[in-house]
Amino acid sequence: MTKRSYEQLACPIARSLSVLGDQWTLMIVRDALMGVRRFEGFQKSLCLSRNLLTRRLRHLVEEGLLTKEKIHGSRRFEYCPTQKCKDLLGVLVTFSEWGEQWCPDPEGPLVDIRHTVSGKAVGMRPLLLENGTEISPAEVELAQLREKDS
Amino acid sequence: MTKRSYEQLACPIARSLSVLGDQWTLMIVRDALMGVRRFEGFQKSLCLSRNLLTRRLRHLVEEGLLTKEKIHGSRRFEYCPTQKCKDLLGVLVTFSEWGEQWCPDPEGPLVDIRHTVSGKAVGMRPLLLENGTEISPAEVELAQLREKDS
DNA sequence: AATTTTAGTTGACTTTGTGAACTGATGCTT
DNA sequence: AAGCATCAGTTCACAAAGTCAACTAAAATT
Repeated sequence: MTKRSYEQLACPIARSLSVLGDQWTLMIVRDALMGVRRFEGFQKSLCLSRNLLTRRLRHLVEEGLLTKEKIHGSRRFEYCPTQKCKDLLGVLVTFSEWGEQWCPDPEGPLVDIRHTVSGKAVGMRPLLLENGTEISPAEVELAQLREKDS
Repeated sequence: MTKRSYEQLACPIARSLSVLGDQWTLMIVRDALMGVRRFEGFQKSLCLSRNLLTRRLRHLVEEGLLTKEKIHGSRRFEYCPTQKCKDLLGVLVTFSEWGEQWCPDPEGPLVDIRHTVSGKAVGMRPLLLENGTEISPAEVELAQLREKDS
């Protein structure tokens, strides 16, 4: 991915987006977390151009979100999500919830996020970190702590 | 923003990304939620080209994330976040947490997300929707419910 | 051994983004 | 009221990134 002008800024949202903020990267991550492992699998699922997929997969490997590993008993390889990639589940859950609420599809959801043990649907809720009490999003505020460098 | 090939797909993550998934849109949303309201404010904060900012703001207004409103007692106007935009707070919180964990900045965070009542830091935690019990992200799975149209 | 599948690469073309200069209002100062 | 600064864009030349289709070569299948 291109170097972004905000890449070295001290904002964690900006830093995340400098890694993940292009057209396809989060879709590739979504597919990887759904079990897609190979080049043709991503290409058929997403219908993006093959040379761009090559670049995006390379980028995700460089950023440590995927590993390129030999498939057991074969000389081919597969792309496996790392913990860094799996930790994007929360991002995907919040995107999914927002999409369900604000861009609903009459046919209902295609992707479903469930607890493997109980089989129940999973959602995200903001919490106070210290004691775990749930609070209202309306009571939450984003603030800038200090001036940016440039 | 460009029409994306996955735009009408039945996945809520894909639909969200078709609205939000370009280089700058979520950064503009972040700024809007931090209180930036005017063209020059966004431009100085983000250092993106002015004609692109024009397009992105127009896009966000068309998508119902911002409104363009006259400033009281002036003939100038400002861009105000709608509820649809404010509901992206959860997305920004999860991006922020991921960025803090996986792309840490030695100088510490620039953006801070706090509960206005208690002043405490806010985080996101996956929950079982029905009873509110907290579960481990490792126990969560993404699944495709049905085949895509194309 | 021949065919198909996989995982790319290559190159022409199109789209999108950048940077700097320009415009024409509005608002501020004296 | 005149002059200058700020605001919110637009315009244009250029650079970067994405798309599409065809091609390649190795691996797997029949």
